[in-house]
Amino acid sequence: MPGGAVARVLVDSPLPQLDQFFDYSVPERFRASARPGVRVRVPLRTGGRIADGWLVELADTSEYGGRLSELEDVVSEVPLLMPEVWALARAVADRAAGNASDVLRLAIPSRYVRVERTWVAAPGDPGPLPDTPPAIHGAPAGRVEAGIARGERMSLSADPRPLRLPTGEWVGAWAVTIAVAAAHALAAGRSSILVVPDYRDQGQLEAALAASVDPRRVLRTDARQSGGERYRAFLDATRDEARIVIGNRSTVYAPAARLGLIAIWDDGDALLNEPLAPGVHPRDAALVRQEQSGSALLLMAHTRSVEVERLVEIGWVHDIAPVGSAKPRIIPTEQQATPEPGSARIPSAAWRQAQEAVREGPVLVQVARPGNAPLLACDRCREPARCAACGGTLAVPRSGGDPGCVLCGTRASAWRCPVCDGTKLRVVTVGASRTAEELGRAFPRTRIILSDGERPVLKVDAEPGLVVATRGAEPIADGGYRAVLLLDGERMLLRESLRVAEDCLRWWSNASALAAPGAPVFLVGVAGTLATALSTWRQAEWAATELAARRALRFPPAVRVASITASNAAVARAVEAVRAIEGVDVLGPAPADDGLERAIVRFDYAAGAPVARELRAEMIRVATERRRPVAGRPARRPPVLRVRFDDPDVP
DNA sequence: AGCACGCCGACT
DNA sequence: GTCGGCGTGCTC
Repeated sequence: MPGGAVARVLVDSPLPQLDQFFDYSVPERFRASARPGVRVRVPLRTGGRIADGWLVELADTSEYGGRLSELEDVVSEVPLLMPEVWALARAVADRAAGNASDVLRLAIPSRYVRVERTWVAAPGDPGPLPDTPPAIHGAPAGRVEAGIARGERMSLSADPRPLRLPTGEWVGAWAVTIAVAAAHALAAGRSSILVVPDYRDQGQLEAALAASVDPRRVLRTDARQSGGERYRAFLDATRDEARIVIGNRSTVYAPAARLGLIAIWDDGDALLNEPLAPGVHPRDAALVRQEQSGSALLLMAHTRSVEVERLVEIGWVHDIAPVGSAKPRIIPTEQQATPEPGSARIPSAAWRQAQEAVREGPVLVQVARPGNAPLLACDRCREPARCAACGGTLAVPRSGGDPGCVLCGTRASAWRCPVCDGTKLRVVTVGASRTAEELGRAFPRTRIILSDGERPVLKVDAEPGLVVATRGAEPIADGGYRAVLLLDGERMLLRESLRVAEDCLRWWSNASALAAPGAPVFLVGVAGTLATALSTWRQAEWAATELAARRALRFPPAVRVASITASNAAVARAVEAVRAIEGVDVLGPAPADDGLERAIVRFDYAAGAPVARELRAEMIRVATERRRPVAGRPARRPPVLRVRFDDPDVP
C-alpha cells in the first residue's frame, strides 16, 4: 500500500460492537481530500449499506486480515474532527462505557453546505487580540491570572452582587470575572471554552465579554441559534486562531486552538446534566480535557457543588479564596412550625421591610415551581421517609403495593421514623403555594412582574415593583433588588431527591446574589444547618459536611455509580462481571419499568476503568448474542443492557 | 441496526 | 430437486 492509503474510520453508529476503527483503502480520487477529521461515507457489510463515519487517521498499513473495502465518499474536504476533540471523545466515552460516536454527535453540529461554501471562500477576520486586560475581579491580585498561565485547576466562589458594565448594562459579578479571565487567556494567544447552564447566563457573559474583547473573537454555540449560524461558529472554532467559545453543556467539546482555559459557571445547575448518551456531565468532560490539553480549569459558582468539594479535598482543584466580595445580608426568619405545607406566611419583619423596599425599587420574591410531587413522609412528624438500609428515597411502586426503596428495593414494612419514632407512613403532596394574585393583594398599588420557566423575564429596571419568580427564573435587576424574599423554602426541601438540600442552597444563594449590596434577604421558614450556611455565606463548609455524610453512606460523589438496567439474567451476569473488582459493591437489583430490573454498581474512583471495561464488554456481548425467540410468542424484543455512569439522579 | 448466509419443511 | 422460512452472525 502506498503511504497514507489506509483510512481508519469511526462509523457513526450507536451500536457498541461498532465502536472501533474500521479500515478502508483510500482510492486514488480521494487522495487529496481524505484527510484526518473529514466526514466520510463507507460501505458496511458487503455492498449494500453505506454508513456515515469520521476519518480519524491515515495509515500505511492495516492490521485487518481481510480485504479492505474502499472509501465510498468524502462528504466534505473541511476537517471537522480535531485530533484533540477525538482524544477527548474517546476518553470520555471509555470512562462512561459509551460510544465515541455518541460523544461526537454532541461535539460536532450538522453540516450546512451553503454556510460551508461561503466560509471556505471567505473565513472572516478573527479581529485583534486584546491588550492587557484589567485585573480579574473577585480574586487575589494576579492569582487567577497566574493559574491560567500555568494550567491550574481552580475553584472560585463568585462575588455575589450585580455589577454595572461600561455599557450601562447590569450583570452578575461572576460574568465579569469569567469574561476577564478569558480575556487574559486570549491576550496570551490562547483559546477559552466557557460553559454556562442556560441562555440567560450566556447573555450576561456575552455582555461582559463585549466590554473586554473584540466580538469577532467570541463564538457562540447556543441552542437558540439557527443550525447555519451554529455551523458557521463551529467552522470558525476549527481555525488555528485563539478564540473564546461560549455556550451550553456540549460546548465543552468544542474545537479550540491552543486551549488555555475552560470555565464552568454554576456546575451544580441541573441544566448541565447531559441527557444524551452516554450522559457525561460537562464537569467530568472538562476534567478529562483539562488533563489532556494542559489548559487551566476555572469552576465558579455561588455555591460549591459536592463534586467540586471532593476535588478540592483531594487536592486536585485549588480553592481560591475570594477577595473583595460583598456578602449578602441574609436574615433567616424561622417561624412557628406550620401545620400544613401551604400555609406559610410572610413573617412580619420581612413583611414590613419588603413593603418599605418596594417603594424604593424592585423587590424579588422567590417561590417554588407550581405542580405537585407526592412523596412518603412520617405520618406524625412529616419527616420525609428514607430507606433504613441504604438511605434511598422511599416510594410507592407505580404498580401499587407496599412502599419500598427506589434504590435497593428493600421493603419499608418495618419502617420507623428516626426523628419521632413514628411507624406510620403517609403520602404528602408537595406543591407551590402562594400565587401572584395573593401577593398582589398583599402589595396593593404595586407593579408586579412575573417570571417563570415558561415565560422568563431576563431583566428588570430599577423602578419600584414586586418581581415574583420561580426558583431559577429570577431576572437580574438594575442596581440589584432592594429586598429579596425566599418564600417556599420548606416546600422546596420536601422534594423527592437526595440532592434537595444542595439544590435549595444553590437556588437561595443565586437569588441572594441578585440583591443590591446591603439589601435584606429573608429566608422564610427554614432553620438548621442549611439556613446557617446561607446566612454565613459559607456554602463550601456545608458542602464539606454533605460530602462527609455521603462518604459515610458511600453515596456519590464519594464514590462513582453505574446503573444497569436489563432483564433479570442480563443484570445478574453484568453484576457478576464487576462484583469481584476491588472497591465495588452492588445495590439491588430492584424492579424497574417494562419488567426489567435495575442494579446500582458503586465503585471507588480507582476502580472506574476496570468497571467501565467489564460493563462495556457485557454490553457488546448482549448486543451480539443471538436473540432468542420467546416460546409461543412471535414477538422478539431486541436484548437490552442499559448502562449509565454517574447519573446525577441516582440515587 | 440491517442484511446475508444457512440449514430444515412444502412446493413445482 | 429447490424455494423460502426465520434463526444466526458479522460488519474493515
